[in-house]
This record gives sequence, C-alpha cells and structure tokens, in this order.
Amino acid sequence: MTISAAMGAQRQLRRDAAENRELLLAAAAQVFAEQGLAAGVEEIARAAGVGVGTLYRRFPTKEALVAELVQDVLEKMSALADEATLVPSGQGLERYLEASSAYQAEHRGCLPKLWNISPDNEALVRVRRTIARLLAEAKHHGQVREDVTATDLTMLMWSIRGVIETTRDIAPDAWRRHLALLLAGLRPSSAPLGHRPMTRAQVDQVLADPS
Amino acid sequence: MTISAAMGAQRQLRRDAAENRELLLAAAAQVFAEQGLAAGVEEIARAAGVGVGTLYRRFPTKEALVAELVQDVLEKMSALADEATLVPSGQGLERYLEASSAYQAEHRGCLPKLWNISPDNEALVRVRRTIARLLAEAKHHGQVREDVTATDLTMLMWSIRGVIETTRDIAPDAWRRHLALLLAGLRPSSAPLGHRPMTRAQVDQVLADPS
Amino acid sequence: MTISAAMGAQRQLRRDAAENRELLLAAAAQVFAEQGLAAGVEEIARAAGVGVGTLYRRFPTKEALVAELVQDVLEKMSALADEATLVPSGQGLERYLEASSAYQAEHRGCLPKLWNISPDNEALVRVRRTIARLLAEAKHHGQVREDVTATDLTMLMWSIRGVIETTRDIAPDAWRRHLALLLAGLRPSSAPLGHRPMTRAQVDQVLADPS
Amino acid sequence: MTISAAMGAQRQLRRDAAENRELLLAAAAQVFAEQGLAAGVEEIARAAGVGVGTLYRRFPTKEALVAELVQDVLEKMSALADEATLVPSGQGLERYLEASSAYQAEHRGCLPKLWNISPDNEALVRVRRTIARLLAEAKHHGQVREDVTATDLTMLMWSIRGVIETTRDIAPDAWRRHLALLLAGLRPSSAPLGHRPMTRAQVDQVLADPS
DNA sequence: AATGAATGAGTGTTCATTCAT
DNA sequence: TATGAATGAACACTCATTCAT
Repeated sequence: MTISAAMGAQRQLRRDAAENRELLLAAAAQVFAEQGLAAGVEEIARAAGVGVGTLYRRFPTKEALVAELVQDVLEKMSALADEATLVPSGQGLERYLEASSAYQAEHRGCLPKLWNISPDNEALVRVRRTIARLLAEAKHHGQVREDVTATDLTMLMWSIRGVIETTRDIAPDAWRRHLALLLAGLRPSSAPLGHRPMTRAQVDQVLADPS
Repeated sequence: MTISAAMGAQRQLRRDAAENRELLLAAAAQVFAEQGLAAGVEEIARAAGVGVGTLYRRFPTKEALVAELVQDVLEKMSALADEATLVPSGQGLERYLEASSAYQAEHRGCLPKLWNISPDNEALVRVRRTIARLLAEAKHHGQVREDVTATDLTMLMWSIRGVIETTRDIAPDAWRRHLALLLAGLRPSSAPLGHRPMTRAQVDQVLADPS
Repeated sequence: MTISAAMGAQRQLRRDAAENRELLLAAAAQVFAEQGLAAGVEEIARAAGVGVGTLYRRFPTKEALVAELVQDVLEKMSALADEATLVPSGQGLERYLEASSAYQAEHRGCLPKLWNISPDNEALVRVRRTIARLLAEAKHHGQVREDVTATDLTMLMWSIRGVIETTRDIAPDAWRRHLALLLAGLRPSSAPLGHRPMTRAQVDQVLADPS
Repeated sequence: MTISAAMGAQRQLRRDAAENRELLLAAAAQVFAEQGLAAGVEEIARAAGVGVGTLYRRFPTKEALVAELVQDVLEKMSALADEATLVPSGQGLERYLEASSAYQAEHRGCLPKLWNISPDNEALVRVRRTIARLLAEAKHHGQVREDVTATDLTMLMWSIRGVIETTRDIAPDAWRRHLALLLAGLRPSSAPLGHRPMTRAQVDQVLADPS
C-alpha cells in the first residue's frame, strides 16, 4: 500500500468519522425528542446506524453527547438572534423570541439540560451580546418597557422552555399563547415591575449548576 | 390489659403508622426536590429513617407515592386559592398566584409535571372552580384583560414552575421577578393576545400524560 | 384478680393457643393447596384470622409449619393403612394405595416436601410396618407378585405424588388411571422385574435429604 | 483487513455468542437441577462464568430461558423417539421410555413441569406422533395391552419424572425399577384398567398451565 | 399472648460503559 | 476503526422474620 493510498484511507476515515459524528448528533436529537433524555444509548446508536462502540468513540459519555447537542442549540440560537437584528423598528427582539421558542419546540428533549453551560462558552457570549442589542433597540423604539433587563429575557426563555416541555406532546404550539402573554408583559407601562431582576452572576451560576 | 389501654395501644400503632406515612412523604418531597424524580426508593426510605419495606407497606408503588405527593400539593393549592377569595378588589388572583408560586418554590421538584392527575380529581376540580372565580372577579375589577382564560393561568403556573426549577438553588426568589412580568402581561390592554388559548381538554391531557 | 381467675385466664390462653395452632395448620393446608408452597406467610395468617406474629409464636419458621403439615399427612396415612388392614382377601394394600392417593390429591401443596422426615419418625415407622403387613398379605393371597418390595411401594407413592402434582388442577382424578396401571404392574407375572429394588437405607436417605 | 478476515471476525463473534448461549443453557440446567427453578439468575450467570447482563442479552426473561431449556429437552425426546422407531418387534416403545427417562435422570430438574409448552409446539407434535406410532407397533406385536392410550404414556413419564426428582441424589437409577413395574403394568392382560385415561385436551391444559 | 408494622436481603431486570474481536 | 457482546451496579419491588406495642 502506498503512502498516498494510506493517507487517502486516513482522509476517508476522517470523513467517515465526521459523518458519524453528525449522524449521531442528529439521531440523538430525534430520539431524545421522541422519548426524552431517558432514551438509551443503544437506541441512539441504532437510529444512527452505528454500534454503541462508535458512539463512545465520538463522545466520551452520554452526558457529553447531550452537552454537544446543547451546544448545537446554542449555536442555532445565536444564528437566529443574528437574523433578528435585520428586522427593523425594534421588533427584532420579538422575532428572536418567537423563532428561538419555535426552534426549541421542535428540538425538545435535550433542552431540560440547557444548563451545564460554562458562562465562558463562546456561543453563549455571542448570543447574549446580540440579545442585548435587540433589547436596546426594542427599548429605543418604545416596544419594550425600560426596566426590562437581559436577565429577564433569560428567565423568560426558561419559562417558555417549561411550557414547551409540559405541553409539547398534546398542544405543540401552546407556547405561542404563553409568549403572547409575556410580550404583553414586556410592553411599556407606568407601573414598575414588582421585584428586582436576577443578576448576571446569578444567571451564570444557574447555567453552570450541574444539579 | 383494659379495653381502653388496648385501644390506646391501637391508637398508638395507628399514630406511628400515620407518622411514618408523613415522614415518608416529607422525605420523598425533599429527595425528589434534590435529585429529581429519578431518585431511588432506597434513598427516600433512608431519608425517612425507615427500610424500603416500610415504604412499600405505605405505598404500593413508587408511582403511588409520587401521586400522593401531587395530591398533597393540589390540596394545598386548593386551600391557598380559597384563602385568596377573601382578598378584596379583584386582587385575589394575584395573591393566589404569588402564594402558590411561593409554595412551589419551597417544595420544588416533588412534581416535575404535576403528574398523572385524573381530570376528575376532586381537589383539581375544586381549585379550578376557585381560580375561575378569582379570574372572573379580577376581570370584573378591571385588574385583568378580558381575553385571559383559565387555561392561560394553568400555563402560567407551568411557566413559573419551570423558572423555579431552574433558578431555585441560586436565586430562590427569582421567580418573583418573572411573576411580576406575567402580571404585567395580564393587565388590560387593547391589543389582543396573539394566539388562541389552550382548551381545557388539552390541559387535561397534559396532566394525564405520564411521559 | 384472684388466683383462680388468673389460672382461668391461663387455661383460656392455652386453649386459644391450641385452637390457633389447628387454625393455622388448616389455613396453611388450604392456602398451600390453592397456591403452592410459594404462598406467603401473611396469606396463611390472614386465612387463619390471626396476625403473622401469632403464626411465628406457634411455628419457629415457615419450614417448621410445612414440616408439621407433613407430619399430619403421615399420621393420616398411618390411619388409612390401619383401616386397610381390615379389608379381607389381601386386597387391603390396593385399598390403602387408593385411599392414601386420594388423600394426597385433596391435600396437595405440602406434598412436594414429603421428604425431610427423619427415618426415626414414629408415624413413619408405624405406617411402614403396616404397609409391610398389607404387602405380605397381598402376596399371600396371590394378589401381588412375589418380587415386589416395600421400597417399591414407597417409590410407587412418589410416582403417584408426581402425577397428582402435575395434573391436579386440570384433571383432579387422573391419578386413578395411573394407579390402575401401577396395580396392573403389581399383579403376579412369570417375568421378573428388570432392576433391583431400592434398599431401605436408600429410601431413608431420600427422606432425610433436605435438598 | 480483508473481507474474509472481517467475515472471520464476524463468525468468531457469532461463535462466541453461540458458545455463551450454550454455556448459559448448560449452567441453567445444572443450577436448576441442583436448586430447583427458584434458583436466582445471578447464580446461573456465575455458573456460566458470565455476568447477568449477558444472560439477559441472550434470553429476554428468566422464563424464556426456562422455556428454551424445555424446548431443548423436547427436541432431545423427539430424537430419542425417532431412534426408537428403528428397534424391531414392537420393542421400540420400551426403548424410548428407557432412553428418555435416562435422559431426564441426567438432566433432572431443569423442568419440574415440562413447563408452558404450547400444544402447537412443533417438537411436541412430532414426538407425540412418533410415540403414537411406537405405541401402535407395540400393541401390534402384543407387547402392550390394547387399552393403553398415548395420554397414559404422558402420565407415565410425569410419574417417572417424580421418581427421578425424588431419588436421583441418593439412588441415581432407582427409576429403572419403577419403570420395570410400569412396563409390567403395560403388558397385555384380560382385566381392564380401572379408570378412563386422560384426554388429549387435558394433557394440553396441564402442559400450558404456568402454575 | 397477640398484633401487624418494620426490616433488609433477595428477586428479576435495565443500561451506561468497556473491551475483545 | 467499528462493532456489539459483556459487564455489574443500580433499580423497583417482595417476603420470611423480628419486635415494639
């Protein structure tokens, strides 16, 4: 066997490896969405058309696979936030909230663990920065009351996640009603909100808490 | 031994049994709160200071224990709703939402889904009736917009539960901020909410769904 | 309380104790017959109308209760054998085999353990002596071939026990057909049986074997 | 790695798997023989030198393992019956009874009830058909009385099983004496047997009874 | 002496992870 | 490298036995 052939084989293997990785992530997303996080790894491997050994070659533990899935979701959120910045008149925030909620609703399952993210996670930092911009613009256009903070929006998304997890099987877009109520709550008002917002540090701690 | 002494002994035994029952429910609430519903029965028994056999003497299955816990919470909610009816000027609803959320925050986790309740459950029927009254009165006093339904309030509580579960360890009353936002959303407004509410049947299905 | 009253109470208790004993044995016989030896002690106590504690006061272990039941069966067998000696013309043996099989069929359940008897057990010694007499008389009247031994009869009863255990639920008197075949085998014949009989010592070992 | 090498590996894996399967069946047969069907799966796995997980990979439940054992015995019985058809002069039946009893004696206990067999089981149908032929031929050669039925032979084997279970540890071939007696009972005689035989339907019910 | 609540070792079964092939 | 067979700790649940009342 020649060197180039060996390298070709290597390259081939690398490509296969990458393919397997994507295959596994997609399979896991689907299986978790259908059966919840309690689904077995064997099931995921089968859905991906590989053996469990291959799964464990790509991801050291089931938890790591979930973390990867969460990372993917975060990247998607970041992309959605970026797209929302193109919406004019301060309505990007609303667009983002709707789009990211819809995405969560379609990819439920790994979401219970949307914690366990390091606060230094690059995608997290990015999406936060973008959301801060969307929020500022929304306030600037008078779409959102001045006393709303970025941490309020984080909490808002946790709240929608709770609704999605609870209702998805029976009423897949019930969350839209809840979002409508939340948006109504965000609108400008003379009455101040009745409690201080979470601090950024608290939010970071929540995300990092592995419980 | 006299009859009264015998009865005393009987009562004593019964009291012990009842004590153990309460002990087990309390232990289960705590352990589930700390570790989630996946916590083992052995752990719960240990926390209650009894053997697993005793747990199974009181509750035929783990699921039955959970159901009992849920029932207890429901009873408490019903009591809180009843108390809230005494608040004047249509502000009972707000009082109820705050009180029941605070109760959940203190007893978090026992009930990741407020699980497996029959729609015919008497306590559920009662609490729903009371909440409907609180809602009607709030509307009547102009505290709440006309297009809010009882199912919106159910969803609202699911959403608060999601926030509580996520934040409790780090920011035990962060949910108050979220509730403030929700209450702001409930206030009268000329703009209609952007999505139809869940139907009662859907809510019933969600509650009965064992997933 | 006077001494005589105390003694009266004592006597009362003694009578109750004996009553309870019989009650428990009867209950155990019935429950084992219905559900097999795997039936729980709680079930037996309930059938006897007492608590498990009382059962354990009378019998140190479940196994001891079974042993007592076995002893009762043995006593009954002995009585049946005695009655059979009154049958004329050497047909007492046949009578005994039929009667003891019928008794076993009605009291199945403890019988799987009709071993575990000490070879010195008085009732066992008695029934053996009587059966030996019945066998000798049957031979004397030409009802049974000469080369049949007492140990053959023991084995014969094990064989019937096996048939009873297997068929009782579906065909409660199928054993009668099997006994008819065995009796036909016992009839005189010029052809010798093809294998030496068990020794008495072997039978004793089988009975004493706790496996 | 070449395809043939890969297939070799595959075959190797499959052979190992099959080996483990046989190992487990043999271990189960032995453990059940020694301790009865109540023996734990852990014990069986240990006897086979594997973990419980492996046992459960091969057999979905303990019951399935037992069923497999029973099936194996049935297949063996069928083979023995087939061999016996080669014996001339109507003595094949006797040969079969001896051979199948000897087999049971060596594999005792695996099957306290020859358990849970569907009456449609192919091996059962086969062995029955062959035994019917052996019986007809035995009658034709005047070796067996005319009023003996196939169900009598089934009961006969249950009876031998009872004797084997009882005596095997102490007198491993005591059953031969019992079989001799049974064979004597099968010989032609003018006196009819004293009870009707079991029906085929009753036998089927006994086999299917899981008690 | 009688009760039945309490016990905990044991059961059959599952599943994340490892490792021989 | 990819496979899936093997592993064994963990799970929910049972039951013979003990012991406070």
